Formats: sequence, C-alpha cells, structure tokens
Amino acid sequence: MGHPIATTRPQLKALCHQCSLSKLCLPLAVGEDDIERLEDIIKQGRSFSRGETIFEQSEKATSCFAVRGGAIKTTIINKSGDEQVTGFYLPGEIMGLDSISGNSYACSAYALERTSVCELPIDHMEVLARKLPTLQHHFFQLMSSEIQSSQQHAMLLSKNTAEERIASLLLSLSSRFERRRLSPTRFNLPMARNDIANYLGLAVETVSRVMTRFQNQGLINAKGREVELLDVELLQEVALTFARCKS
Amino acid sequence: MGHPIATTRPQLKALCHQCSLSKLCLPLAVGEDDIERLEDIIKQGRSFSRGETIFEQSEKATSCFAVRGGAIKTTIINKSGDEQVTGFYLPGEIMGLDSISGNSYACSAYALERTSVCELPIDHMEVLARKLPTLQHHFFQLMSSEIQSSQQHAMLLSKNTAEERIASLLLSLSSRFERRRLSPTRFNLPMARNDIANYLGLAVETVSRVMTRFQNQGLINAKGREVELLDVELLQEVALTFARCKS
DNA sequence: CGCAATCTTGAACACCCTCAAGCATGGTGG
DNA sequence: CCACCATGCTTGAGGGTGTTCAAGATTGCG
Repeated sequence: MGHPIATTRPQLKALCHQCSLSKLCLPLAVGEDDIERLEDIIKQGRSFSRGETIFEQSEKATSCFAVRGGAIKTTIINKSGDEQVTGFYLPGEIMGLDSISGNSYACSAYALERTSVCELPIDHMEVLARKLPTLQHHFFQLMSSEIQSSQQHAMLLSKNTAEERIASLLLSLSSRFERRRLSPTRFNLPMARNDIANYLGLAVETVSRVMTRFQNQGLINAKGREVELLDVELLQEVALTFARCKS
Repeated sequence: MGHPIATTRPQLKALCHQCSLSKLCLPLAVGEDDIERLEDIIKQGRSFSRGETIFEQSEKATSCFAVRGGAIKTTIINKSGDEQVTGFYLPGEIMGLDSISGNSYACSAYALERTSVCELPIDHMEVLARKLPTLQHHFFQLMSSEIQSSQQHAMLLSKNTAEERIASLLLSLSSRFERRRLSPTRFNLPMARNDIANYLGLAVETVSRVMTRFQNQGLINAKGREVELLDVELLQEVALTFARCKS
C-alpha cells in the first residue's frame, strides 16, 4: 500500500565521495572528477524499518538499490504460490540488478532490520554509463558476478547436504562482514531461521538441528541470532563436502 | 589442449543482417545502419563437433558466444571437485555472460552436438555498447534475464520434486524450440540423461524412472533422446507443484 | 560382431521433511 | 511491572522421496 519510494525524508542528493562504503559499492568505477555526476543521479536517504517493503515483485522497476546500512532479503513468489528467498544483501552490496530486464521487479525486497539504501534510477544510470566507460564496465562486472553467485547458489542447492549449505552460508556472511572491517567470527544474523531455511531449500527444523549439531561439535557458538564461529577451518571443510568425519 | 579459439576456418566477418537468428540473438538491439559496425566486431564461423570444448573454466575470458546451431552445455567444477551443469544453450541464445567479471571464464562450455557459434569479444563489445545506446541497453537486459533465469533454476532445485523439475525442463526446451519455429511437441534432446540429471540435481536413475513414469501416464513418448510431448497442459500442471493426482 | 557407453530397472538405505509438542523471546496492555 | 500471547526457535518420532549400489537392457560405433 502506498508507494514504497515515497518515504519519510525528501530525496537528498547522494554523497558518495564521503561514503564509507564507496570502495565496496562502486570501487574504482568512477574517477574523482566524475563522481559529482554520479551524485547528481543517485538518490540517498531512503530508510526502512524492519519488515518494510522496499519494492514489490511485478511493480514497475525504476531503480536498483545500494545498501547503506541494515540488511535486505529478496524473495520471489512462484506460480504455485509459495515464496522463495533468493538473496540477502548487506551494506555495500547492490540489489535489483535482476530487475533491469522486463520493466517490472523480478522479486520483492524487504528490510530485515532498520535499513537505509541509495537509489540508482536505472534509466539515468544507463545514460551515465555511456558517458563513463569505467562505470559501464563496472555495471557489467556487477551483473556478471550476480549471475555467478546465483549459479553458485543453485549448485549449493542441487548437490550439497544440509550441513554443507549452512556452513557455506555462515562462511559467506563471515567474509562479507570482514570486508566491512567487522569481526568475521562474531556477528548477528540479520535474518530469521525461517529465511535461512527458505534460502537454503531446507525446513526450519533442519536448520535448527544442524545449528545445534555444529554447536555440539564445537564449530560454532550460537544463541538465537548471535553467532560466533569457533573453528573456521573446520567449517570450511564441512562446506567442501567431505563431512564424512562424524566425531 | 591447444587454443579452443583457433579452429578450422579463418575468422569470417559475421553476417548478422542475413542471419535467420538475428531476431532472437540481438532483437532490436541495433538499427539497420549500425549493424555493420557490429559485424566488424563479431567473428563468425567457429564450429565444434560433439564433445569439443568451446572454452574452459579459469582460462582467460575474452569473449561471449552466440549459438548459431547445435547445442552447448556449461559446467562448473566446484572446490570439492565435482562437476555441475549450469545451463544448456540453444541457437539464438547467448552464453558466457557470467564470465565478464573476473577475467577468466566462470564455467566450461562443451558442444553437445555439432555446433557453430559467433564470437563476441568482450572488450570490443563494451566499446561499441558505449556508442550504441540500444546495444548497451540490450546487453543489460540480457544479463539481467540471465540472473533471473539462474534464480528460477535455483528455485526449481530448492523446492521442487523430481517430477516437477523434469517437467519444467521439458517445457522449457519445448518453448525454446517453438521460438525457433520448430515443433514444440516433438524434438530430440540434445543432452544425455546424465547431463539432465546433473543439471536438475538428481541421480541419473531418478531421471530415467520419472521419464518412464511420465510415459506410462501418457504425458510423453520418449525413446532415448527422441521426445514427444503428448499432454502439454498436464505437464504444466505437474511442473506447478500439485502433482498430487496420481492416476 | 563385440565392446563401451548410455539407459533402464530393482531393492535397501539415508537424509530430510512433516507433524506435533515444548520452550524461549519479546512486545503489549492491564 | 508482570502476565499474557504471538512469534520464533528447538527437539523428538515417523515416514516419504530420492540416492546408492548392483545388475541387466539397449544403443551406437569401431
């Protein structure tokens, strides 16, 4: 209900050059001189509280979004009516690249906690990309890696056991926290068990069971959404399939 | 062994304007006037026989490929060493968009039958895309839909039963044959059961069993790689989950 | 013709799901 | 402030779908 776009604050011009995430979000994409032209286009300052909708599937797609703070999940509703979580997006990451084709958003996006984003209007970005070769290149790169990670995810779902999937997710989150200079071994999960289960193609109960199993094996320390990775090496082993060694 | 690029024929300049697939491959992307500039860049005429490698994972990525004839499978080798089929590509489709980021090919590509492709050098395409807005736009669209289809595939793998997965694949192939004005109900599978199983995250035996089950239910008629879809409507029902109705 | 690869079929087992119930957590209102 | 309820998380038991292992049938190709 209501335009998800028209929220609290007026649309501030972005301040990419002083954003702490600029190195993650648009690394090297734009030279010092051109960054102003980028800032003219990007709208900053949208903020969403937990559970709020950022955009909804099949609504007209106008923008991609860069996550500034918080966390986002994207979901698809398939024809048989059930929801599939297709991704989690953390600060510095760009979301909505799947929606450039076809005019309407290919997925819905929800804030998992208090979240702020920068809005990248697609048509303006395309125009600018033509003028700034490095920006165009960067966009191609971003989209290409989005394809890759989506394929990796498909692979995870098709070949791996519950333990492998969960270990992989924990490690992925870990390295994404590390990129932001946060602790790679101690963090809060931004999403519910339910979302994890859905994203990994498992039942909630299975996620729960595996988490406690990991805990009993001394791999992690988890209480609710707080997680501490105790043995990253072993977790990596688990993620790489030969989890045959049951202690 | 040897450069997969350096094959039989010398590199002919492409003749997109008289290619029967141009409407699928680069629809509306380029105006009449500009198509020459595209033809200057695209190299045509590479041909591969069954089983040959078009490119290999982690080899330096130079080009995307448009399939002219035949069929291609792409695979990823993951860290634990086993192979995952990530996609099948038929004439009119473009392959290798996942390899634009990171310099090296993200997957390997193999000809499933006698196959010919047009080569799209990535760097040249980027330059041209800057000059031709519609081409840039088209590339963004292509990559975006690649993300989408890859997500759809992940969804298929995470939520659906063996029957649903196989029905989906058959229907996907069917509609892709139809686009090319071939029979949507009667065609040859370009890939082995093994590839299907791998692509769908199943065991070969399961694929076999489901195919014969479909046959017994009068949904299809299959003998080896020859397939005839007898009841497309029902197949669609099966693909959409409520396959509870066992006759 | 014969071998190799591919495909099919069968039986037993494993993994994960479903169903069901109990347990924590947190926000709300009395 | 605490009781209360809703929501989310955990734990247990049983059953189903697909895998694995094994063997046989079919196809294709030298």
